[in-house]
Amino acid sequence: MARVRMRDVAEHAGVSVRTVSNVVSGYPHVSPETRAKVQRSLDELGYRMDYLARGLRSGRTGFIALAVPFLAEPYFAELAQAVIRAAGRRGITVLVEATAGDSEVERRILDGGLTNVADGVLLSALTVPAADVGARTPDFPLVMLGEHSVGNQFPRVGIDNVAAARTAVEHLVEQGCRRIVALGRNGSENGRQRTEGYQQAMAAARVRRVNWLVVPVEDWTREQGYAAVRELLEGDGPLPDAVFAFNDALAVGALRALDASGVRVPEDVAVAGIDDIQEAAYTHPPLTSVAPDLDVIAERALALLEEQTGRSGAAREAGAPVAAVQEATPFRLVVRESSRWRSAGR
Amino acid sequence: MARVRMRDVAEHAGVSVRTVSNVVSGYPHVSPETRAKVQRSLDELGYRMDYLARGLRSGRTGFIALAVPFLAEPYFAELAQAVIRAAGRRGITVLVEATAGDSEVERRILDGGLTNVADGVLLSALTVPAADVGARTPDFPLVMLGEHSVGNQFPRVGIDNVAAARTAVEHLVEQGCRRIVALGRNGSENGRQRTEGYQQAMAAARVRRVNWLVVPVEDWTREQGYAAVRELLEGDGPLPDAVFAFNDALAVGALRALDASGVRVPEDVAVAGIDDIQEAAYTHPPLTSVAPDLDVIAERALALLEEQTGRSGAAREAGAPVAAVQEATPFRLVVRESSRWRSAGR
DNA sequence: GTGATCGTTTGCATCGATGCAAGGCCCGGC
DNA sequence: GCCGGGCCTTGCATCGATGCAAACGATCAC
Repeated sequence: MARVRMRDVAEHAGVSVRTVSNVVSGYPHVSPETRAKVQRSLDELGYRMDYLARGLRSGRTGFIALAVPFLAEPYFAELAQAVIRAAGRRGITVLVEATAGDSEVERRILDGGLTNVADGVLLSALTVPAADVGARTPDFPLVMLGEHSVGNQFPRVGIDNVAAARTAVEHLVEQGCRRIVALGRNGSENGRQRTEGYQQAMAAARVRRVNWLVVPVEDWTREQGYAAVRELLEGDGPLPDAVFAFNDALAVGALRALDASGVRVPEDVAVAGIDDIQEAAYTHPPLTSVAPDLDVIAERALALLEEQTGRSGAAREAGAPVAAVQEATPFRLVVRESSRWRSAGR
Repeated sequence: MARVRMRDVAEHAGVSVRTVSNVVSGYPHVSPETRAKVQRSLDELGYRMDYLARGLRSGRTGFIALAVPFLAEPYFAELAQAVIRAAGRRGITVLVEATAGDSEVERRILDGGLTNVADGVLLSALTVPAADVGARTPDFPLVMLGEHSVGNQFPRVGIDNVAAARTAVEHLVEQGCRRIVALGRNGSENGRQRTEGYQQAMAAARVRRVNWLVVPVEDWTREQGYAAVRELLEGDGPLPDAVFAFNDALAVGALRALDASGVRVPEDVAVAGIDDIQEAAYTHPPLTSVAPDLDVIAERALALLEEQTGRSGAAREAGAPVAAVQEATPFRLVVRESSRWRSAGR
């Protein structure tokens, strides 16, 4: 059984190919009888659109690309899930690409490596794209997720990193913590901003400088969180009374390291993270975390893409430079055991 | 700057479009000078293939589709990552679809809903496809991942579920456990097989029937694992001395429930799972698990797809019925704290 | 009754690449 | 010197759908 094309349907229904196309695409000026007749043939023959052909002709494919560093990182997996769900509601299919945090790959994407197949690109970049690439305006719809671009020249959707970090640290301070370690500074812009949020909260709480400590890591992974805290515990500095991890993966690693060293959480050290990945509710003890609303992020990102598509859209032309909207999405603090210091009866 | 097409490159290089195509696709009979000249124009103009156009003409798109129930489930996220990596090595792009475990969606996929855009489909189905669909031979390359299809009529790659479950339970028995709960039976074929592996191991160890217990769940999630164990602990039956969870998500939920109830692991109850998700190394205590080799699964699945592509391939014709290879991939038991019963000094 | 308007349907060209097979060229063999 | 064959290169048709605009008949206003 070969493929069923519009031509086959047209013959079967006794109308022209164009009319079939009109029915399929929901063109309004089709008589009810014709529509019904065509619909019957459509069903009977089991017609399915060839998206490639349509994409070639119309310039729209119905795909968007989502590029994340590592799909296996829970945060990105959950983000991808939210994007796929939101896209599904709009009849859009998502092409997921894993950049492995390779800036070369990210550059290729920014350079348009996916534009033929995707109507737009959602990029969740780890490394900040090189400035020379960043300087150009891409000739296709692009929205950054979470990470700011150089000079903020691309639209971006995500939580306010500074505020999110500040919220977490303020909470730790409220629990009575003073010597709070910020875990996770690295080369990324997000790392810089979360560091700044930490500093703002520490300053606002008038915590003495001697108690400030920012610990660098390479990646925001469980391994790195584990290793960094392990090292911290083995050092001869005074123990912290809280760890603020820049994301939950780091926090999970930190929890494991503390557990392995017999340090009690939250009695000895409180812990908080950012992302509120599903895993966070199942750690020992359950992890306090700042929860971004992934559904909102996905929805807003798609809306911004569509806005751009409307302009540069089908013609595949570079439209007027898109205002680089920086959209901050809501987040909330989810308090769990890992930071219930006083209530833990210290 | 509009798109650069082959025609533009051809004009720039002073050759025909066909010759450009020959250079791009690596056709061998092109003179070195011509090749160099075309290559220069290619680079200079920044040509990028339009995969849609090629796909339309040649019938091959360079995409494969990967359908998993939930991308946010760690196992599937890690599997997807492995598939994307393996596909990348072959120059193939992966289209990830989330079926949400909806058998209707899975049926649509089996029915060919993705064939236009994808050269082949990797389906990791949760629900067993309805028999009427399963009875047909699909007219496109398809490989099942992990889950058996009805009657095994599709090629399938994955671990031997019975053996994997048996291995885990045998290990628990070796640790001295007898009253071992199997956690996770549900409607799935995988659930059935893992139950069977459990039963085989229990029988082989001559464990008295009174100690056998299979606990059903709806999904293999942390939530369900938590709820099921919670209920078990609140019941009036004798406590188990081990929990064998059908996957790690369930195990994580079980660990949390045990922790919350003050049951010590592994001193009071040993726990083991299947999948060896990254999270497993960071639970409290670290989780013993059966680790499938995802890279092998991904590689073999792609190889099987390519075999089928070779036959039904470009012509989009239904080839000879493909032998429904059932390929069992290697796995190994990773022993961690959660099951080190004796060594824990009970 | 006639021309304008609207709703419905159609034919043709086209998107950008590749399949196919022919055509030109150069070489060596007889 | 002519012919066969291999190596390069090319032109044309084509994949399956949609953009465009014309054609058609029916309805409407004057």
